[in-house]
Amino acid sequence: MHKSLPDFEMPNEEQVHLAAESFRLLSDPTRIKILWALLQGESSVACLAELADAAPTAVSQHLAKLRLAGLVKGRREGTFVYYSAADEHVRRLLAEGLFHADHIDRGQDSSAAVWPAPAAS
Amino acid sequence: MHKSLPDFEMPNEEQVHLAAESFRLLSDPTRIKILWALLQGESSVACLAELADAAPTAVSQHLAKLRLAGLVKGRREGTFVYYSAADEHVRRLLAEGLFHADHIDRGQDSSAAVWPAPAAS
DNA sequence: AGGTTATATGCGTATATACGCAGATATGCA
DNA sequence: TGCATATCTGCGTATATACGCATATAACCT
Repeated sequence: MHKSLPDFEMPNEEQVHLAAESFRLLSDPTRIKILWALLQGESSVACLAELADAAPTAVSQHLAKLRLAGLVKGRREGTFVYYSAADEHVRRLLAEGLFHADHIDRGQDSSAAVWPAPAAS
Repeated sequence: MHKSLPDFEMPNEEQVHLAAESFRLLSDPTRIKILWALLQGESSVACLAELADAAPTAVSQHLAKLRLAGLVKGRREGTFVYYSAADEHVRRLLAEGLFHADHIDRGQDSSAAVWPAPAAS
């Protein structure tokens, strides 16, 4: 046994799973558009569907998941339900992700840079 | 047609998809642990497997995906490959997500707060 | 009551993913 | 060469997800 386990602490299992769940909810294009729109202010399902270019039914299901995860909250007014982002964490996470998308560096062939060119034996 | 389309701009389709892809890669507990470990410094596959409590094979596959997405890079040294996080964006995204996990507010029954108690007709 | 709009939910299907296992590929050493 | 270690890749399977459709529910109006 030669492994020297480092001294830094890994995050809790629960913490990891919660983070994974949040990231998973942010991993769908339609939900990203919905959340982005919600960060500009509250909006109804139909309006969000229009903005995200998706069917109202699909948007409703996405909102249900986001609601269960605590990322958005809804306020009923008549037949309409106006949704809004739950907190600032959502804004930062989403902004960070979209900003990151503008700066991704897949350059220098990161997929194969590790290994030497395969010998054309 | 009564909808008044807002004046703010939605992000590009490509931007949204890239962000979704990044978030998707962060949505797995094993990958989160791997990346967290990598943020502390470069490490080999076997060591990462130990830290993430996963099989080396699985860790290798995860690293391949992270590499293709440009989130990590690898440096070969003998039979070992030492991986490290690609940039600071990864660190911020991950830290934001894990920090968010500690502050999630599913309180006030967010799953049903919108609707009045179902009428016990 | 009936009808309309807005939203929510249940179900089936096609696709995506994680994991385990086997085998392939690199590197080092005798 | 042969062997061991470290890592990678292909395949099968079980599970998860997004979407479309139909239907249910809620609120408003006549």
